Amino acid sequence: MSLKHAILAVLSHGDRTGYDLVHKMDGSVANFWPASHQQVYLELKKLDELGFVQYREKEQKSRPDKKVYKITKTGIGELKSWAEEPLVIATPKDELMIKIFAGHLLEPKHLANELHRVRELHQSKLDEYLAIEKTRFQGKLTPDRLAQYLTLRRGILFEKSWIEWCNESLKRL
Amino acid sequence: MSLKHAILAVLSHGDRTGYDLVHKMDGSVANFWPASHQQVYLELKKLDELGFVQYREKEQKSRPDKKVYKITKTGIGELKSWAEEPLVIATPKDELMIKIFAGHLLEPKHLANELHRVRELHQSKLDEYLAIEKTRFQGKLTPDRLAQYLTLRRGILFEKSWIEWCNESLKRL
DNA sequence: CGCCCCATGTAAGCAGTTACATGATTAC
DNA sequence: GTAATCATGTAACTGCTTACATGGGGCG
Repeated sequence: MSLKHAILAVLSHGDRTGYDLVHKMDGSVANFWPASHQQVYLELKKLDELGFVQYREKEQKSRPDKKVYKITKTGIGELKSWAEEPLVIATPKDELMIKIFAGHLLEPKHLANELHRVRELHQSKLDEYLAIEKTRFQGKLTPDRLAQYLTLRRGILFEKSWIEWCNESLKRL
Repeated sequence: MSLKHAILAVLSHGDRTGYDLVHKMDGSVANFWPASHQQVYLELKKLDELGFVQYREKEQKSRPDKKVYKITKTGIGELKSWAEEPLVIATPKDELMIKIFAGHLLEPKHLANELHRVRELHQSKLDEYLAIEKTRFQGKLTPDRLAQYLTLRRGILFEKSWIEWCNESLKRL
């Protein structure tokens, strides 16, 4: 399971609340390991029981209290030994490809409209990533920032490959 | 859920046994919706109960008997109306990106070795796809074959984007 | 007055994985 | 003889989704 390790990886870059983990993650883990708030709070609880994280309650006036989570030494150890294991590549699931595979049953026009729409969605995601690259990853990077940048670059190349595929597919239809 | 529809999509291209669905799917659905044999047999059972597929038992000498599944008219209807719904893009889960995100905790050399290894895995997948393209998708294609070809092209562009990412990441490390 | 943001949780159910189970034939 | 291929299933468990639940503050 990887949500546990995704959370530990984020916490290795700095302390966060459950709410932060779910939301403020632009250009970060949310783009390659999405999770609902329910799932995140559940995993934080488990990680706490395992001793991989600790939290301190922080009272706030005019806002609900919150729990700020911090990764422990044991947590860092666990994350490191997990990250060192050789990766087994999992083929990603892709619903659109199933629809395309069934595309011979549909109106070509309907399919083309859908491809246009999907292309625009990927284009705006790409624009978003490029903006982050421009504003937040210029010049020399520390190892910590480089790790984050590499994941952003993956997002950029991924979105580009989608846009390219949409374009060539539209030509072939 | 999509495994049901993945199976229906394959059956819309021709009759198959459960065994076929799990195995002989090179350049097909297995590359974007992998499933274990247990899962496939279970879904076939459910699809049968729903009336979306039918099977005839086929006795074989010197081989175990098998069930050849065929999509029904109701099944085609279900597949079509599902495929016509606008797609909601799901961000794919990617374990490697979590490891990269935690990369600042690892030896740079270890990370580089891992990236080399991953690149080779994607390269061989790409070679496989390119071979299929060359041998099986030359010349003018029927709508049915075109649908299959587009999914293959997606695989090709996907693997290329991985190789490119590995190369640029290795330079940055 | 209603909607969005902040902030955290429980419970039921479904999709998918891992483990267990069987058995004949063919190829080396 | 032993490994791989063909062929189909059940049972237990885990990860994740969907639905339900609460409640104050700020903004228009």
